[in-house]
Amino acid sequence: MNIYDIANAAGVSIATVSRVLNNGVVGKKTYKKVVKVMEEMGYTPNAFARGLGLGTMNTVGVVVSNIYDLYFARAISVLEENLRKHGYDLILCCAGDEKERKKYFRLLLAKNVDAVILIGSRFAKKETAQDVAELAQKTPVIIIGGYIEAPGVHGVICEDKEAVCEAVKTMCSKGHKKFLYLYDTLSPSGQSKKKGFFEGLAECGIDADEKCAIKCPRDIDAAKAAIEKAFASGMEFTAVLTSEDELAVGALQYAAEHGIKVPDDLAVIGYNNSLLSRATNPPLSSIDNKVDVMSEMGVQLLVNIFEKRNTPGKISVSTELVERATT
Amino acid sequence: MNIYDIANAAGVSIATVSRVLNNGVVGKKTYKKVVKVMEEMGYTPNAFARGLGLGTMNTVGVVVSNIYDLYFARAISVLEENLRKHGYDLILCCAGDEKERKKYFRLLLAKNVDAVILIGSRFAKKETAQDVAELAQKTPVIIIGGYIEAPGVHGVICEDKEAVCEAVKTMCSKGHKKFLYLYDTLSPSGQSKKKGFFEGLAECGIDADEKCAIKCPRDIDAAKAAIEKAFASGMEFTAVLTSEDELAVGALQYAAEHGIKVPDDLAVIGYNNSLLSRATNPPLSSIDNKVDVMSEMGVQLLVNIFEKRNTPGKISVSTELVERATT
DNA sequence: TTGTACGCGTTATCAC
DNA sequence: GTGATAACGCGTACAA
Repeated sequence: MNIYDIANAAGVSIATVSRVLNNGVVGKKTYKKVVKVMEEMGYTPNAFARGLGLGTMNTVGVVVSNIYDLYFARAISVLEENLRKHGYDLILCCAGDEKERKKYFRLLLAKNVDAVILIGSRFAKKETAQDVAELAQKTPVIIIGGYIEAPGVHGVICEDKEAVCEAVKTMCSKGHKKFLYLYDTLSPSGQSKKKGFFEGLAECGIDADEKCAIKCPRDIDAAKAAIEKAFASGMEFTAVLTSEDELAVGALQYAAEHGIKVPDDLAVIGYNNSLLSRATNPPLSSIDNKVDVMSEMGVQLLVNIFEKRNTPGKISVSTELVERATT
Repeated sequence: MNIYDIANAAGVSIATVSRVLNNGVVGKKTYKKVVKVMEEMGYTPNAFARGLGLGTMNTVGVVVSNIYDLYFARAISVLEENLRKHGYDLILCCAGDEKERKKYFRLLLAKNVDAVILIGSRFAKKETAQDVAELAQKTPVIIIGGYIEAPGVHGVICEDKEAVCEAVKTMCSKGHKKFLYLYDTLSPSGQSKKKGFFEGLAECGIDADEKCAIKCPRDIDAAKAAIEKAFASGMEFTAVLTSEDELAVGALQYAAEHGIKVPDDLAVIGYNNSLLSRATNPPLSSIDNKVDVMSEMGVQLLVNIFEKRNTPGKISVSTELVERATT
């Protein structure tokens, strides 16, 4: 069943049916008749033909490294909800390894998506910004959690540096003098966090030794091992900050296994304020970087772009330290 | 740039270009020439026109209640990977409230998706099976974690009942005699789990009191409160099984706060073997219901259907009890 | 206010 | 092995 059938049944032309469908100017009587016929026959316009005519199927591609990361899952959830609110579908791409991402860019472009949303600051690395810039020449690009200065690229970032810096200062004001920072990646946001850590130390007048920042894989056990090694090497610290809740969980587990009292002997602050932060014992204090707000703003940027309104290249969202029982 | 431009530039007809694109029979020389022209001009076929001609854009709709549930996120991740492997894109629908799902079914049908995958046994409730059955009349439907007997509906289920039953028996063989079961929902799989709990008790010759199964919202604090209430009401139990890892986390937190030793005084088994099970202290024993295998099998079913091969209506996947430090 | 006619890019069918 | 042409279903100038 197509638009011709409806036109015939309603005794009008296909143009009129089309106008009814697309809120064009139609006589009231004709409008009602056509609507009635469409309902009776259970007519749905063919999406492909519609896409061909309009040059869009109202679809947005979303690229993320992986989705069973709670942080990204939350982002996608909010993106989906908000995109749908504006009538857009979401095509999901789990890119995994970064080297694969160009393949997904091509895939999405071939599908004629209306825009591409990239989740994670890893998409904002300077070394590989070229891919994203190229993509942005062909379709609007929004980065959630990062930004690249290039035509067509828009970004929503959060104040990672300030967040960690503030957290350090908060702990310092509680009497902590020896800090350890555990991080998993030096993605752009990872760098900001680390920088914030040392800035915090500096502002508190604490000697900033590079050894206070330890890199380890994003894994609970790996974090546990890193803490163990730090203690074994003679380091002293009473407060641990991490770039990820998972790493903080490792720290907590180490403390529990070695009878270190949290938060009295060791304070711990995670990052992301994920579900994990409420699952640990004691519940983990964590920096909430407001991924849901970032995602919401991202869609807002996109809608602005679609409506050809003036759109800022970069938006910044502030964070919040959620204190639970580990500080 | 369209297929005509390529045809002109290569000095052939559009039919030949099309054949080159679709691995049709083309002379070797002509083939090379056309490919070269396409590469030089950077030609990509228009996806909408292609969809119009073929009646498909190789897209599968996936409906899930929410995605920041670790369990569902894992499912989606595996689905995406496997669908893509077979050349299909995934349109994500987070349906949230169940009442909304019909809207998403319509949306996906309007987009002419090649199939719809439903994640979660909530889509297999008898009371609302009608919606799904109707959907299946228009497009193939795969349910991950559930099954409905209706034309066009296929399901991958896991042996929830057997899993919980076995878990009870395992604990019984370790000397436990008093059990508590904490559950959040009586979705079809929720019912199976509960049934398995009581079957396990029966097989161990333990009196099955309905009060041993307590319902509570899916929330860590709610679970903690439920355990507290159970103890307060004079119930005795040395082993807690839950329908969800989150509930088990609540039990662990209650134990920690009240000096109850795990697993000596209280054994705890969760369900789903999610990331949470490794984040708790002590790490949580949990039943792995193999959501990744189920998802993989789901895509396999779909591929079978697309290739018009004979396809079973229902597939069953076995589970595994992953013992960590709470048993 | 309504209708006609054409274009969109592709594939399938036939004829050569 | 290749070419011409008719669908596919809809949107939209333009004409009436």
